[in-house]
Amino acid sequence: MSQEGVGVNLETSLGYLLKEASSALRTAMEEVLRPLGMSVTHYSCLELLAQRPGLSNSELARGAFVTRQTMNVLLQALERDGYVTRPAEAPVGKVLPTRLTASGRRSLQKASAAVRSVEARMLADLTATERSDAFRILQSMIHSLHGDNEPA
Amino acid sequence: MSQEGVGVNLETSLGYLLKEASSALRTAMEEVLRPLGMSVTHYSCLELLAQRPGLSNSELARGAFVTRQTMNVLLQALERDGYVTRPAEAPVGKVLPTRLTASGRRSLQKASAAVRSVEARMLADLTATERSDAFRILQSMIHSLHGDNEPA
DNA sequence: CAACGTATGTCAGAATGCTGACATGAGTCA
DNA sequence: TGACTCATGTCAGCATTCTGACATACGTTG
Repeated sequence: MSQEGVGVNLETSLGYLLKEASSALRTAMEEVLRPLGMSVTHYSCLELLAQRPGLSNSELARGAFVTRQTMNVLLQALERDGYVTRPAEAPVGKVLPTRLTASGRRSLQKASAAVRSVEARMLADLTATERSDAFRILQSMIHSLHGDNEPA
Repeated sequence: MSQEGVGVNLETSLGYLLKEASSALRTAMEEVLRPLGMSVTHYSCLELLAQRPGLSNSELARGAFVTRQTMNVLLQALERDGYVTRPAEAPVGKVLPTRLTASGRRSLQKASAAVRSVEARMLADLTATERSDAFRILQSMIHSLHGDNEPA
């Protein structure tokens, strides 16, 4: 298990570290959500709907960082299992606003508490300053990656 | 778009922001690697081998944050296409040390340059201090998520 | 030495997410 | 009005990754 060697910029790469942190977060979330019979995307969808009722399939997809096709499959399962409802007819255009049912809200409560505890554990050793630094830095990274600063 | 926060407030959640940043990074990497006919995991594997020659399948899997089964599938493809080599017999135990071929090294060069440019873009608006802050903070998050501080 | 726990490589099947494609509805512009 | 562009919902097929399982090899412990 020696990792000596050749320059290893994996050890100093912020990109690699970001991926590692994200992977650790996802694994930790999966661990606490599995006993509740819920996947991370599953949870993300319900959480989005709790905070922004009436989101469409495409909006949910963007919020959960998956394609709208993937979200569509998930929504059909959630609808079949009674966690969300969508009108049979679109009130306007083709957009179907989705809402949580009482069952969905109940199911989300436990999951949300579990996820909050994971996030709290992640931030346990960070000061308030470090947390706000992290917030600002991550936002800058996202902004730059999206190319929002290329004017021409 | 009102966000009444009963659960995890997505607008202020560092977990959500971490996922967003990681997603943006992955998308940006996919964009530059696609013209080279290479996926992110594909690239990760080659980069790991370049920096730590002789890694085993399981070690590569841990380094790329996938299961060893997934990495095994990838390695078989890379071996078939002549990018890596593994001995037919394990020198010791069952561990098969993997190495890049000349072709694999060539293929990696372009990909590595492309990925470096993505990482540079991600960090473009950050000062040196912010970068070292990010490094330390991400490491703390990873450490805490892995539960390395729960002694009992 | 024998038993046990752990780590590895690998095969098979299932779950998950993606790309491609199509039809539909809304907005824009001439 | 008609043509064009764009976003949406959805179906189908494919790719990727995962979980489950098994045999094998090493280290430790009795």
